[in-house]
Amino acid sequence: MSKSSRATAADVARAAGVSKWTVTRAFTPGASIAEHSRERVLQEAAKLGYRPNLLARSLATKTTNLVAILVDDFANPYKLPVLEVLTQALQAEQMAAVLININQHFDHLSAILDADQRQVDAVILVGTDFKDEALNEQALPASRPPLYVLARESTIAHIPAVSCDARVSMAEINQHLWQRGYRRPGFMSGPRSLSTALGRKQHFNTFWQPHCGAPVPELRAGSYDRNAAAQVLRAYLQHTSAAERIDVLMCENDALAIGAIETARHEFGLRVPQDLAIVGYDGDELAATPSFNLTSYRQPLPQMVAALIRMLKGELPPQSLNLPGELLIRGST
Amino acid sequence: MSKSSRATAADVARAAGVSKWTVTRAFTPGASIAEHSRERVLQEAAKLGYRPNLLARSLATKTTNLVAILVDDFANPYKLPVLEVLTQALQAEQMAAVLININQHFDHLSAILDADQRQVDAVILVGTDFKDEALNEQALPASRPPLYVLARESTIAHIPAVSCDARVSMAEINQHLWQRGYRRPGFMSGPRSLSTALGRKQHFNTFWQPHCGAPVPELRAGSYDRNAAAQVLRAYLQHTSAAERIDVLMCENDALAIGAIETARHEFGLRVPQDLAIVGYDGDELAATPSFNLTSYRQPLPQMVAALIRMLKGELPPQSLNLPGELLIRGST
DNA sequence: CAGCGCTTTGCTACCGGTTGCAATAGCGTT
DNA sequence: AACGCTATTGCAACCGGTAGCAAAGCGCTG
Repeated sequence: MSKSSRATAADVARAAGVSKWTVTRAFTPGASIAEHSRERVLQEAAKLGYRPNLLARSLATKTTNLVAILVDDFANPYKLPVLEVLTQALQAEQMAAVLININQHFDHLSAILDADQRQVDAVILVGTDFKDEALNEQALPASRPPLYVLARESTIAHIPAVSCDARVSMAEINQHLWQRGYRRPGFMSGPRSLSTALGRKQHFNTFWQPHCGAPVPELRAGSYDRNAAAQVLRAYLQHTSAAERIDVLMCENDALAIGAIETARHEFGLRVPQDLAIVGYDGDELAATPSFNLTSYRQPLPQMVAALIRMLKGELPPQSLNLPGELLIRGST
Repeated sequence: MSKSSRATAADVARAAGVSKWTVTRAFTPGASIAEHSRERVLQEAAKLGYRPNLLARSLATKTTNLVAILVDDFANPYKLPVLEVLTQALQAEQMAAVLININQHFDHLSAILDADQRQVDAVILVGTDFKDEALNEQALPASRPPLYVLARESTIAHIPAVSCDARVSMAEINQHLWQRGYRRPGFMSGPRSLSTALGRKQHFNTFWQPHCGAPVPELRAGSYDRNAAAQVLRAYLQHTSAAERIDVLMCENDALAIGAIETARHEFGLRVPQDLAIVGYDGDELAATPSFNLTSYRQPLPQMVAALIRMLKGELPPQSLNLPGELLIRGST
């Protein structure tokens, strides 16, 4: 072993007086090796500071234990708990996450190709605003790593999506709002991806449209960003007289809802919920603070991630899942 | 080429009628190769969907273009913009980030050893609460990947830290507070790591102690968490009569400041800044919203990350840097 | 003490690239 | 036509492991 570079299996083998294959076996759980030579190897390995080179191992085994996580939405604070839960769960399985930032310089396709070149075992799209057709394209290499979608529905048949059950959750929210006496609802939507259109908004409208007569007003923020929410609500309130306004605003997620509360309260002096009730979605911890006190719906993040991991490990066939969360009734409704 | 697995350089070579080394050259910028055979190779590669296997390349070149990012503080929303800027900058240099979650199950040492086994080119500690002695230990392998600290100072001589200049920034903040007429300051501290002790708190105290006579009261939150901030401020306000209270609270970062504002305002009915002024640190975008309207100090994140990247690329000798940011005066003072 | 079966060990080949050198080709000279 | 020079290409060896098989070791039986 040269001093400059790190010890290899061959170095340890020499020191322990065995062949390098025996060294490999000492580090392979369940391999056929005599207890005494195992100990001898581990002892020498510790002495030399040897730890198997995972790159070399991955090259030989064709599995890296690396998962690419694609995120395009760093303005949404809810991404943080998602990343926390996801990385922790992956690490518990000896895997690691490569965090890839999707933005105008680096689109989904580039990211997937790049991750593919790095031989990741899977790619997880974390609630990103992808255009479904972009992932349906032939541009994707045939042998690309398996794709999964987390915290968003997918309309692409062959891509499993694990998310919070939009039908059940929106039913709970709708029932709550109805009971509270709200009758003039509005919906604030985020990115205009196809997959979203089929989700929360649809279930919301399906319930209210018959009760309202008219179509439910939609406020399009265009992204999951507080400022975008502020902007679109500002425009709405400026152009709508108090008498004609909605009495409750369902926001596609908490980031939008927080932006909406800020604007309603500080720019228009509206009281929440008396003048305008607001509902979010995600169960972001920030929304629970007294300043916002936002009624929201908690996504079952641990369960969602656990299910996804089981699919990665092959313990569960890849499939789309819709898991139930929990309605969090707070002061904003 | 078998259909099941992806094309290799040898497959492309066969198709193009050259040797596999020529294929490698076609993908190596600046390699010695005839233009016509280069085109021929690229054409066949496109046809077969060949892209070089970065794992194999890394094994041979001993550089992975992977950087491990260690984060222990997912409760702090400011981590999100940090991750955003960092990943984008890395990706612009063809590198990628492995996000590693430090928690009670996975400490710094394990993370560094794990990253080392994956042969990352560097490890970046993103403002994590490490105990300096933990990284000074002999436990670290001699040939570990180079360590860097971002957005936190380091007292470890051989580990470069790129951060916001605490001396300059605190001087600006202190001057501002003095001019506004505050005379009874308090300081809320986060994790009790050594490195922090030398930073913001010290510069704050050095200024105020002489003016106050008594030592500056310290409220120890113990972590960068809104709830921890709420708890420690609650305890302080409960046990301190209005006459004896501080008139301005300097918080070690924005997450703490937001927790403090919430508690002061909603639990004790204090007006901010009339009854208690509050200052944060980081320049988190959330703190700018009307609800908080927090005076803070913006870290020069893009510059910090740019400098760090230059060190990674060897364009700049590894060194600790303290860069100036910008005081953001808002309504909380 | 040969024969048998099971555990343990060593070996060849391979994963998919890169490195550095040697061989070859192409072209202009004399 | 032979020669020399340079641009290009091919090759053996290597990066640090793993898979799967063959050989060796060992204890026991008959």
